[in-house]
Amino acid sequence: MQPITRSTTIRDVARLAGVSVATVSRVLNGNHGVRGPARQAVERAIKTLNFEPNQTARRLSLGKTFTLAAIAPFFYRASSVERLRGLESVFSTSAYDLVVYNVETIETRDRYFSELLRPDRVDGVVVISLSPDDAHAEAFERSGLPVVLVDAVHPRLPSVHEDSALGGYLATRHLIELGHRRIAFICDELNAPLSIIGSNANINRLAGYRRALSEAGLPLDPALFREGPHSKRLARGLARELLTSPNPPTAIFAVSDTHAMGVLDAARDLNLRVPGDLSVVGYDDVEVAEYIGLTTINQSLEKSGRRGAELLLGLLDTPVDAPTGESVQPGSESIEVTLVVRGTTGAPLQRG
Amino acid sequence: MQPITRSTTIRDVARLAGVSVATVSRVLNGNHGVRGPARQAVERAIKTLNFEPNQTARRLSLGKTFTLAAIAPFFYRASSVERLRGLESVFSTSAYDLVVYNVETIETRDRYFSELLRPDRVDGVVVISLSPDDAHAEAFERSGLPVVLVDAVHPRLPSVHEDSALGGYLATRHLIELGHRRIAFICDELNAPLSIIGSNANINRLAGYRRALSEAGLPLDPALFREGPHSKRLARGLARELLTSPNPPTAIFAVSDTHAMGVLDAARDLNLRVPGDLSVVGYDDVEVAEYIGLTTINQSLEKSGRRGAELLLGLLDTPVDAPTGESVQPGSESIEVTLVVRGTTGAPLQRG
DNA sequence: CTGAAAGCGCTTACAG
DNA sequence: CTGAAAGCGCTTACAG
Repeated sequence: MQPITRSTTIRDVARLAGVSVATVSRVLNGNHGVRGPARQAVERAIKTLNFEPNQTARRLSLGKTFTLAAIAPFFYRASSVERLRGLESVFSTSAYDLVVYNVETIETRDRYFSELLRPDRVDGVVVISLSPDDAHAEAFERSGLPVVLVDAVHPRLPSVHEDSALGGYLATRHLIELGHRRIAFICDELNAPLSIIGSNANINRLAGYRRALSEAGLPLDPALFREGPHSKRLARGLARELLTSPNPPTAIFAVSDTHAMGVLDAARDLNLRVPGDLSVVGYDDVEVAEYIGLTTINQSLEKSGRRGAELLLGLLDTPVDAPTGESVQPGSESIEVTLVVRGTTGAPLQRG
Repeated sequence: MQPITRSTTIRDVARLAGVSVATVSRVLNGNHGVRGPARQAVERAIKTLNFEPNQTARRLSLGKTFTLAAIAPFFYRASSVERLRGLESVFSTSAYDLVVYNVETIETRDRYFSELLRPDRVDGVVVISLSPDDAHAEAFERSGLPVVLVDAVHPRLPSVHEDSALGGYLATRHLIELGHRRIAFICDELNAPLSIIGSNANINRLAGYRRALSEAGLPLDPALFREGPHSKRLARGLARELLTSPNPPTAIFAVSDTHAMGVLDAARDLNLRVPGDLSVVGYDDVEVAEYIGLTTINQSLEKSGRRGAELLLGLLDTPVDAPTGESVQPGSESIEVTLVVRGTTGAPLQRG
């Protein structure tokens, strides 16, 4: 039986260099007060032993975890993954590890929220596309754990979010300008328990939709409104309802590209040509959107992740009890939204 | 200035329960040797203090990290993300945290490989769609760090992989059965430095392609072979070359859905109808594939992630120096591949 | 500038 | 069954 090879520790280095572990620790941590000779001896010893300090031990004595969490509905929101990419690109250049927590239900969301609040779990978290309620937000605040929201907002928490009302407005106005008069709106469930998971983007996009309508003097027809889970399959059903109703819309604005793909499925089912018989606008500009030629609202997914990560890193550098006494609360940031016109929108063939 | 609230420790619990910290630790760790009264006192104290042991301290004294790594080219391989989903679903039910390392270049791959080898970084790693060379494999073995490969193989390492030769064969035979005679093959770069990142799946799929061809008595035409990076845009260029050549193929088998989407783009550019003028088969059955109706080879992406995770968990439970003296090397596992026929393949309109 | 020592919060032989 | 103590591998006041 081979003895398990014990990894080399700071003591080994100290012994070889003929100094105390304190000195080794100092050069390790870039402490400038270590004299030339000692420093060189240590550096040489580190090199010959190929020494790397034990992270866990550092964590314990420093009281930091050197890990950051990303918590998001990664697998049922295509957009989360693209935002994660942004996060990763900035964290990978930092000293922090990134651990991911995938949320599928309210229960997992709540479990992760409270787990992460424990003081020794992570040094910071970015929450993606999940809106903390007031209790959560307060708990985050009290814990002192740096948190930034991406694609969600809360008055007490820093965030990176798009101007969803503007997005909703741009999408709807585009359709109006093309000549559409009956424009349906499909979004996530506004009041179902699961909606807690979503951000409040839906409501804002709806607001934008209404504003565009009212600016154009168009009525708001409740028959043209549908809500349902973030699922292509279910959106397809909703669209089918809309399109087979007595007075169907000539255009549908969907609150996500996923919903929009369901709408396109429904159109195909019913042999409707897009955009001839039906125009559709999505939201997010997920990677696939370009491929399938979907007109949509772009909100710089990857960039929002990047900015969220940068904000968090900023928070980590500014201790709450800063010397000035004022903890610099980093403002929330807004991400630009733009309309991307592709092939799924056009003038209606038969005027309503 | 508020004092930072120190979190409650095992000492607080011990004090409140009127026992030693050793006893608290024992009940925490499910040690059965703790008597009724003591145990109850401790449990009550834990509850009233809402105590949760400090992970970092546990790690240090146990010499485990309780974290597992997933290392993969997440962002340039759509399939990685789906495999990650499988991983996540099993790890989230375990005691381990999952940290992700995204690889974009050979340099980052090598850096992560050697970082993770450090004894105190993680307890295990699953490597997705990256083929370790012999030096890496040996280093992994020597380190004693449990590693499992997903979508890659190495004789010295356990893995979960599909039978790529079979996949290549099935795809090609399908096209032959439809009546195609000139079938092109597009794959990742076989010899470029970056190909080290890819798995050897390409070569096997090529072998399957050749076998199907030779079985049918069809010649292997080098003019119908193209290789290029895992990129839709670049695959589009390769397909264009093929399709504008003097004697173009009537079908293209692409080694990934990403490549296949590039082929579809090229067909669109050239006003070729699919499948009338050109049939195309992809590989992977990524989520989008269903949406765009791509005929492809399914290889249970999520399941392969799940199995990889399960294998790793198994390795963690069987210590290398097992009492029996024989370390049970878990075999590698093969994932089923199936042909999924959708809308991009059909009989060629004009017989070659 | 540098060392001896205490401490971070756990776990676990070792005694009793 | 339970406690006192040592130990995991670092960091950092505190002396000198």
